[in-house]
Amino acid sequence: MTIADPQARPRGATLEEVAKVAGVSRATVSRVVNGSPRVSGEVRRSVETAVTQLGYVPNRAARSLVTRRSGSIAVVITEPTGRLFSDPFFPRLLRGISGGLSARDQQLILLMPESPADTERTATYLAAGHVDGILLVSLHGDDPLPDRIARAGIPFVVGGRPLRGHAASFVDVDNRGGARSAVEHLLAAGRTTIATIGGPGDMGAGVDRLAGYRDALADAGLTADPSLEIAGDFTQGGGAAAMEQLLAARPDIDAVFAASDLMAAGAIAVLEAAGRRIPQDVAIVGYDDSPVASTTRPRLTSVRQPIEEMGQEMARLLLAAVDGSDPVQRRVILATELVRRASSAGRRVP
Amino acid sequence: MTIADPQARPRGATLEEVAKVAGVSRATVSRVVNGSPRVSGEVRRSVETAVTQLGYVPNRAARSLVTRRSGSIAVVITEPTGRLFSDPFFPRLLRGISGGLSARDQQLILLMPESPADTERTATYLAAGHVDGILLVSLHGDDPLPDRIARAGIPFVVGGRPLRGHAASFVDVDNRGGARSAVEHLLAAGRTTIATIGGPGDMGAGVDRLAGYRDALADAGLTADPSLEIAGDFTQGGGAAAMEQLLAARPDIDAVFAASDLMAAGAIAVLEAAGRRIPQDVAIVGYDDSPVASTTRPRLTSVRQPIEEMGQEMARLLLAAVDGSDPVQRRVILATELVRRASSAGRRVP
DNA sequence: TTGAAAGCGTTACCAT
DNA sequence: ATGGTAACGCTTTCAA
Repeated sequence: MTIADPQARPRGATLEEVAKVAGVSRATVSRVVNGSPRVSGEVRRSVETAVTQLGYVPNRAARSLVTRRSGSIAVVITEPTGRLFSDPFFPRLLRGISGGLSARDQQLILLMPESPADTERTATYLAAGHVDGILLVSLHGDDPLPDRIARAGIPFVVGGRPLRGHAASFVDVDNRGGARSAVEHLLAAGRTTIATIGGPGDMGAGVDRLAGYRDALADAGLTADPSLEIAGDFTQGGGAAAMEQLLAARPDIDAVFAASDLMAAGAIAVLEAAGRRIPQDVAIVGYDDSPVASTTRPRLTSVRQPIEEMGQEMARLLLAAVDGSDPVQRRVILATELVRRASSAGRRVP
Repeated sequence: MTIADPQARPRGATLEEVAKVAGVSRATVSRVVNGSPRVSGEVRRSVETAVTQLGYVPNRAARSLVTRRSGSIAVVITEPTGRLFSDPFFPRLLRGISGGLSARDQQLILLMPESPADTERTATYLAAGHVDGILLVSLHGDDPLPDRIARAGIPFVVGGRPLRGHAASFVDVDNRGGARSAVEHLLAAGRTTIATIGGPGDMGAGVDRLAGYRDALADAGLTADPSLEIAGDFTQGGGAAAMEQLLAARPDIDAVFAASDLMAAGAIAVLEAAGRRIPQDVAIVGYDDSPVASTTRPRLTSVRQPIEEMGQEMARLLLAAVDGSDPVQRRVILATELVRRASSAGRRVP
């Protein structure tokens, strides 16, 4: 008489069964499965035979229960609906993370809290220690997650520089340097009145790209002008709205640096509607080098970022922290590259 | 003297501890936590107090071990690198799935096998019963996963019609109907020589959109012409290459139906380079209504699909199957909608 | 090098 | 309605 199976789902072989087939004890099978050196070659072989014969796969739940390790890594993406839908950033990053994790067969658990209530549940879940480590992506300034999981003592790595000074490890692309190179490029082309459509002020990427813009102007001996700076939300619609405002306030601009390609695309549409020629009247540079950069007319000069590499590096850092082999705070900044296209070509006729 | 903690990670309160604080047995606490009706209101309250006081969160591993349920759902995305990077389809779908799952606090586990070896590992992992159910996305014809997990008896739902007749539940958008409506729209505008750049021949979306294209032609009394049909890979580059071939073979075409917006964007670039005016000389319709549809010049008429809804529906179906409450095969087809823009506007002058 | 046995935190059955 | 207790499958001392 066997105990009723709650869900009557086929259950795989257990350690016990493998042990019986191999004629050894459970402990020995466990050692073989976990690659312990304290097993004789002969016994190891017979156990391995039994394992393949029975198609044995360790039960993760049982293992987790005793090791206190879940074998999984959480990726938390907290993004206001809308951006996730249009931005290729996330699939690329996930691909990188997945690649960085695959060597160690940790499972990737994806959490996408949509509401503050969701975030609360997510925080509880994470703080309860259900994952071995956490990757925080697209963090906004007021997110309670970093504090919560830091207090719970779970290792985590942030993607993008966190704005508030959490003593956390993070991986970022060189937003400031990338923005600077974009604006330097515009200056070198003879542009003098360069506006910027920035990212959200509560995100590292937004703040840093604005700083890079100002850096380049300062180096050229120009002073920052608030009427040339406006914040967007990384979306195409946001870019268009920002461009309308800019144009109304400063009809004399001859160049725009947009902190995302989508915003640049929105700006282009508005500029054309206003009768400005690109790049003759107004030059424009975007950010991300996303696929849209090749579809705009004219094609868009943009700052390319190594997103997959960023994901991979995040995974690497986190695994090191989880292993306890590298408890140190690490900050990794990956270089960007300016891709020149038609939208910023030619020299302006003064 | 306590037993050494393998990772010295803070461990949360256990059922036992809650029981002690509340002055009841473990069994009773378990009942309260799991919402059993067989507890008196008074006891329930005192247990709840103890739970919040101790910040108790159930240990999933322990629970899984006895219930044989993991509390997690896997999403497997098998996509040749390249498409995932540019297609907003995946984030949208994930968002929908995540939303559909959130009501039931199942964890979403994301698997993105990149190589055949990865796929093999993934199959083993899934077949071992580590998840309660599986969502298969972007399946290609030769994928071994459906057979493997069907044999293992794990419930699964496919996103997009599977090509080989797996007796599986699936959710799809009405690719055939969507394509048909796109081509009917072109016919209504007076176009007579309509080419198509299709999707991959090993994917349901590719096959069905081609079928819809042929449906519309047949209804109009036109016969399918192989020289007007060419297969693409859903990418912009693929669309451009396909358009080159089409133009070389049939310089007389006056309309193109592309099975993705990205391919349409590639086609537009090639057409313009060849000196064709859009839509005067050649009208063009895309598929997906993705953000690029608004950035092309002229803006792209396209078929809009309810992707988030598709994800949500997949989650709903899977949860029903996991509960055993709906073991029936279900096929859900979601309607599409044609969004008219400038790329197909105007009537052709004969 | 190998085995016996003690947990890990829960659930669910069987009494009470 | 509540409590005692036997699993669940695995890792890890401790002995041999």
